Amino acid sequence: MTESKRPSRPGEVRDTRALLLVAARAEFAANGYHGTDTNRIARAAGLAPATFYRHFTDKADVFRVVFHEWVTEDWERSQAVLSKGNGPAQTAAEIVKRTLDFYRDARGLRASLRALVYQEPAIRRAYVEEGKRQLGIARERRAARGLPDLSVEEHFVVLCLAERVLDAVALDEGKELGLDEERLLAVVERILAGYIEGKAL
Amino acid sequence: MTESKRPSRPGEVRDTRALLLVAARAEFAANGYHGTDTNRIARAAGLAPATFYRHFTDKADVFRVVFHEWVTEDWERSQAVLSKGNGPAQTAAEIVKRTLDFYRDARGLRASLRALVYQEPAIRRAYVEEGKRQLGIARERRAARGLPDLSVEEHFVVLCLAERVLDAVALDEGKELGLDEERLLAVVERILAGYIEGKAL
Amino acid sequence: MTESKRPSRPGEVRDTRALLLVAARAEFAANGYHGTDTNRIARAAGLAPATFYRHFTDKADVFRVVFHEWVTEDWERSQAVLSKGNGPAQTAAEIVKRTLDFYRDARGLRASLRALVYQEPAIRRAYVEEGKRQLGIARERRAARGLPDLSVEEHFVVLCLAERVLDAVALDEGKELGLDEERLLAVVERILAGYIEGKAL
Amino acid sequence: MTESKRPSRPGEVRDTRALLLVAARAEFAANGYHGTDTNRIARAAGLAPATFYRHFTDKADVFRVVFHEWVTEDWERSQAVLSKGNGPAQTAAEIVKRTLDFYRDARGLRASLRALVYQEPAIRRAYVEEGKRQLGIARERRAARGLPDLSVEEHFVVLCLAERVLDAVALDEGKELGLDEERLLAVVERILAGYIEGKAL
DNA sequence: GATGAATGAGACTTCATTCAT
DNA sequence: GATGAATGAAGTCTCATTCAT
Repeated sequence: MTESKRPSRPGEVRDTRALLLVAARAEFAANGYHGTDTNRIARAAGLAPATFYRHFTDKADVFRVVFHEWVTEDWERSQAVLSKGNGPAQTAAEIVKRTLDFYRDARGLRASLRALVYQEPAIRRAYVEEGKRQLGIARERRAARGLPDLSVEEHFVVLCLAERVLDAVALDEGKELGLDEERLLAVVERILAGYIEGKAL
Repeated sequence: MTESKRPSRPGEVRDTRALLLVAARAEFAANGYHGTDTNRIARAAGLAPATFYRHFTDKADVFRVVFHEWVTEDWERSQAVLSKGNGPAQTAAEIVKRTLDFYRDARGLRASLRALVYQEPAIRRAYVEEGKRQLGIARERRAARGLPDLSVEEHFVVLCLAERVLDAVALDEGKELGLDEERLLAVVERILAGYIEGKAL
Repeated sequence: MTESKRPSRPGEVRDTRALLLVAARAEFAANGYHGTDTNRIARAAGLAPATFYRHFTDKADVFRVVFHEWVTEDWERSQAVLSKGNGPAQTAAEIVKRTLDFYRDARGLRASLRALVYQEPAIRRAYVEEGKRQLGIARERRAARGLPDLSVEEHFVVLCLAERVLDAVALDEGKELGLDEERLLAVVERILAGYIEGKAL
Repeated sequence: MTESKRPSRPGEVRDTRALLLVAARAEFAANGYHGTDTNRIARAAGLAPATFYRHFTDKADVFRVVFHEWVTEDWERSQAVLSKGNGPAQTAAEIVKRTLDFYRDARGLRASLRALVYQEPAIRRAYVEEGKRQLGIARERRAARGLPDLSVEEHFVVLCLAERVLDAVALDEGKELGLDEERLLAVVERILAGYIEGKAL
């Protein structure tokens, strides 16, 4: 009778929520924030519209969570690559490759991000939090490796550059501008490798 | 000084369109694309809802035009600064300053851009066209000054970096991350100055 | 006896749809297709505008369904009269009378029909389907009674005649032309009686 | 200076009006009443929107005039055929053929007619007037030929039948129902021939 | 008489969200 | 906790019509 305290079988709530998150991520990735509606998310998860609102306060709320999860995974992968301890060039190449895949899988999400950060306070807060976390980790890692610290601003600029260029590639902007994707990525890799080695831009 | 609330005299077409564009730019700048509606734009211009549709096919259409005008002005100002022939550092500083002002004045527009490029084919086309134009001009200018040409990809990366960081500053992202704005801009200025001198990243 | 103004209980779906159909039929009957708007239909049914769109894809869609139901009822009544097995004259008279009532109750619907068949593909399809069904039934019935079959074309012409004249009477066209309604109907009855007996026109 | 009293050259007004009527007829014929807008008519006539309203009080007004002209032409052609004094069968065949062409050229107009008669009082009046005129002429002609008069109601029914079936053929209803067009027209011709000879239905 | 830019009223439709079950 | 029918507020866009020139 120990289960009687939990309204339904253990894990159920989590499951429902997880279903919704998976569905939401897919929808956002494909159609962007404004191209997605909550009923659609629910239906894609095999649930009723109202169920959505049992787990998230509103549409911005799921986006926030999806974004958080997504960014965390992204970051963790990069960290994992860094931890392998390969040389800067190889590490950079690997990170670029993985990150690009990640961005490609989440085009709509990436594309919507800036607009939401601008207009949804809740998302803005989450976004800023994420950014702080990343900058913090980056600096710690650097310190741990005994590299001379760059100014936070320099860290930030490198991250911005990588983010922006990878977005451009993932959303085919580069291609449509007639740029060579390989070369574009090569530039990013080079800069990232330098960064990993401890050099500023 | 006529304040007719009735139809209009011939020759006012351009004025009306201009009024709408001014209003649209202000609305987009303040509320972003999704925070703005066409009736609102019309009203802000002192016109009736239907009047909007005499001048633009739809909301995406005005955005496209506003964006085009905005980007052109932005670019022209930078070109003007470059043409003054000051030293790289000073030129870079000036461009950064002016561009930042420009971005600040158009926050909502900038914030909406990526999402629209992703979802509105017409805007995507305009955006790509703009990009091509800019890259072309940048390279010509370089050639004219007898500098060794960088690969287009390198040009692009520098522009991306500047764009992304200035967006971050204009939208106060930097500030909220606890970054020092001066330093951030200094990094961008340094890179830009190098670029003007002909150096790659 | 519940008068909830809030959402609904399960099982009420059919009811809501039925409410909308009843309201739509009344509105179309009174104001014709172009004189009716979907919000009006919803309000007349005591529902919100959006509710309409949960049950029908658009205005043409309700019209299609209303028309289908209406035509089915009409046809069923005539079949019922035919099945009573009275003499041709009496049967024809009864059918004319009932059909006229039916047409009168649906003036706006009848009046809109042709224009919609011309311009709304979905309605055209429904209309043609209805027509095929009717012609089919008419011929079967004839065959069942051992009458020599007329060509489909002759069937069709008789139906056209009845339809057109009854429309004229129902919409008071006859009256305004100074025709005697009784006599007009008498002509139709005579032709119909002949048709029932198996004679061609 | 004799021209100074007339605002513009003689015949101009008529011409403008005529241009509008031609354009309107074409538009109505192609797109039906509700598929046509007055600005479009004006533009098709090479004129400005407001010019339309100098010549017609409103959209229903042009339709009325277009309908009147159209119906008059139609009727005159039939009268001309009748006046040739050929045998009933040939005459009927010729009338059917010509009328069908006429209906085909004016599909949208025919399709819109009933709905407008129902909803636009001005058009209703014109329509009824037309009908009276036709019935009157038909009876006169009969009297002139020494035929025994049918009741007006019978006249009317014959006209209704022909009208309805020719509409069905002109709008391809017959074809979509799988009917044989030739046969359909043959039925109408037969009835019309009988009518010309003086027989009732 | 012709113009044509402008209009206001309103139709159609969508979507985030709620609430009784 | 899940449901799903229902909602109301709103946004996009259209069209017959007007009026100063």
